[in-house]
Amino acid sequence: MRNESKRRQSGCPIAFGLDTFGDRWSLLIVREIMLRGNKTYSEFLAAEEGISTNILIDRLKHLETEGIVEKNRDPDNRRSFVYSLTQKGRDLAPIILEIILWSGAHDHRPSALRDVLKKIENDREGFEAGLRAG
Amino acid sequence: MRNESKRRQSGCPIAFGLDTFGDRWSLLIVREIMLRGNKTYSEFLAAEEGISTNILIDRLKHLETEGIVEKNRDPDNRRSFVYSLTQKGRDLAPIILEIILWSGAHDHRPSALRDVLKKIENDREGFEAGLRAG
DNA sequence: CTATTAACTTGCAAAATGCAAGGTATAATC
DNA sequence: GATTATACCTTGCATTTTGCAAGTTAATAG
Repeated sequence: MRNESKRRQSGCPIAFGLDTFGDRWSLLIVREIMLRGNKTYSEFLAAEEGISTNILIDRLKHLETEGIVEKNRDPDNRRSFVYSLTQKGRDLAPIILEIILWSGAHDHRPSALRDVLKKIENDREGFEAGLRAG
Repeated sequence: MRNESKRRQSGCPIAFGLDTFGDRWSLLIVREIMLRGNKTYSEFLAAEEGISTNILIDRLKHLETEGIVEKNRDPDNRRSFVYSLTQKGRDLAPIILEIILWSGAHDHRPSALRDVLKKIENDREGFEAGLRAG
């Protein structure tokens, strides 16, 4: 697991952000919660990118340590846990949004999803408010 | 070097972005060019985070392959090369900006730089325009 | 022509990642 | 109440990436 001793002490806000979520998986977990309403380990595991179990649990623990997600028992199902975004996690919405816009402009593969982009172009503030609300 | 076969084919714009710059170093190189006016290998190497030589060259090649930076001979010094942002690279400005804002709000270490934040708060559009201009 | 600078390259140990299989606790089914 | 299934992990191991140190090459300065 990426431990805290790896955090860079440059004081640079970009380095701080990268130390917190700068890897191939962390923001995809945030995406699952923020854009897709997924919230359990099994739901994250089923995401089409195919994260492996050890990496998933590592990242969930890391995001929890960083105060971006919190983990609680599902009140309706005692063998399930639900992960939700904290305020700090919801505040990632503008970053997620800008990444979507950037990729929308520069990913020219035919497979690139364009429906979300249309939505954002039509009503950016509404979309962002929706992200933050969960 | 992170090769293209590692690019995920989910079509998700967030995954696309992460495949392009989702690691601990790529956006720090972009920062060097965008915020600090640095543009050579040696200048990037001197950044306070201490990137190692093999990782630096690997990321520079990757960013060049991805069309985010371009490499040209320095017209004034034939043993030096200058890296500059392409349009695609300059378009990362809003992402960089949002990461700075997020870290500004959530990095509570005393070392965290606050001067840039003030600047952004006072004139966000001006700051972003400055980023894009280089 | 010697020293220095800029941009790499190489070798190797340590850490992170990815894949498959195993384990435990809760819940549903027979 | 025994069996099966589900949800959430844990472990082992091979592969890949990273980080550190040292070496190389080419251009320029003295």
